[in-house]
Amino acid sequence: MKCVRNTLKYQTAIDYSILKMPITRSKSISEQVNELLRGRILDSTYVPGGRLPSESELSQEFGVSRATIRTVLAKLASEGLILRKQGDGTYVNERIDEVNAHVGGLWDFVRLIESSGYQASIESLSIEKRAATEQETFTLAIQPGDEVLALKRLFFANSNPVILATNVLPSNLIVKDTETFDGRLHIRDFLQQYCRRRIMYAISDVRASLAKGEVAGILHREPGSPLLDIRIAFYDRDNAPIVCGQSYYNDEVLRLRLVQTWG
Amino acid sequence: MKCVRNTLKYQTAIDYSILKMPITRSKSISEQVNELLRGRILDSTYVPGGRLPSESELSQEFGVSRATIRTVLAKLASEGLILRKQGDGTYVNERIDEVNAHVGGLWDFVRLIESSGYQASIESLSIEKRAATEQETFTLAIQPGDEVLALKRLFFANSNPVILATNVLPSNLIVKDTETFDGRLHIRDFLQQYCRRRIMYAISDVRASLAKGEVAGILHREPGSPLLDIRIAFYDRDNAPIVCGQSYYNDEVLRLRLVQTWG
DNA sequence: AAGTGGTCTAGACCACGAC
DNA sequence: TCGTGGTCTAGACCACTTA
Repeated sequence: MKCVRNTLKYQTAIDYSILKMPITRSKSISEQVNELLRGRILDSTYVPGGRLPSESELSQEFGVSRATIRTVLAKLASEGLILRKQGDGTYVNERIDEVNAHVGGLWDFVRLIESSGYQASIESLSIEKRAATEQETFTLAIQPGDEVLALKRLFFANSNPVILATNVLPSNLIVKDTETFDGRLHIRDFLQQYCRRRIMYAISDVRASLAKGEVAGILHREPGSPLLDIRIAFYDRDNAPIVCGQSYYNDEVLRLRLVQTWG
Repeated sequence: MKCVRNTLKYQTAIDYSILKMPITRSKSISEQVNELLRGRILDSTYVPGGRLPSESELSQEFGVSRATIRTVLAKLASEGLILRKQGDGTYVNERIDEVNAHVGGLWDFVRLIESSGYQASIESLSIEKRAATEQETFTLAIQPGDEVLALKRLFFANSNPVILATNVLPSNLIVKDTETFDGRLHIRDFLQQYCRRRIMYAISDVRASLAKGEVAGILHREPGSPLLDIRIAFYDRDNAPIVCGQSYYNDEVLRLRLVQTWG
């Protein structure tokens, strides 16, 4: 058994000064163990359907306590990547491809598209500052007439347009120039970088709707055909709404799939 | 501080012989602490938006270790009931009422309806044994012609029909007479009681569809109006598919609101 | 009977935020 | 600075499955 603890313990954050991101944290031991194990699962070092080493073996290999190993395995199990059987062992879920597309949440569209086997690309349709709509003043808890920044983006799966997403946030939250921002960024990371806000949770409203007019055209659907309509609101640590979004999701091409675990 | 540990420690399972459920387990300490804290949150003993006692205070009050308290609080946080702020404290999420399910958790339609503020009731439309369809032989990994049991149920919210759910499982899995089964049972519990199988996880596909014919009539929707179409497959500890289901969800009346947390 | 994962403890130290 | 939650440890014992 090789003890790799020295390489694990409180890895120094690299690029701290270069990236000028004061919130860069060094990776915790469990994060590193998580990435290692996740990597071995995804690249079939641990073969699908096969058994992982026991908790004690893993804790010895990595030189960490069994409790640390357990927190990592618990997370992987909650994502459906592994199955844990008391009295038996821990197994790699052989349905890994169905499951992997949806770890880390539903709303990371790039990841969702790519792990569904498509090439993902994004087209920024518009970035505009305008007065908030009535609906937006309500969900964002701002005043009528307050200025908001609206990002309208179109996601492609192998050059098929699949998701039309609009995100709206109050202009006054932006503390860093957005001229050069990366359109592929997840909203969560966008907020961290340009607004210095950390998102704690989101509430989504999933609905069925009918494609019509402009939206139908953009997503290449017949008017009147069904589309998923997902409204989302993100909240920060003070439970204040930061961003609201609306996405039309062409589920004819891209499946919206959820893995549910419990216990 | 009152130490209630004696009442918590390994509570004896009641009704063991009466219910004839051999798999009845005594509740673990953390399950009991979970129910206590969840109860205090839901009945506003801990007021919405207010702060909970600190971890050390809670561990003293219940006479359990801080680690135990932390596993419980982590679960409540993952469901969006509480917000945890490092360096500050733990707060009751004042937006609990807006949510009826969480990403990664099981969707219990009865609880979903009730937590949306409606009275839930269930009508069993049909229970029949028949040959499996082609689709079913595929998802359940059985042979063409194998017999399946199909349960068709209609869920009401305040006497409005909102969900039409069909669940299908291979007949040969049933090891106990189903004559007297309780139609309100969640499929998970049904399987535990009548098939002696424990479900480990489920994969759901959420799609938008159009109401048509019989379904439109049952759910009181105009033909051609949008409906959510949720397909689900349940897997047991051996990763074998046990049940597949299909639900039409009238999201005009009952919203599907999901909370998603990061940590 | 042996080995696995599941639960729980007591205690140490770190990171962060409010004061 | 102090108290909060966040991370990690070492070790005990329980519950379950398999051989």
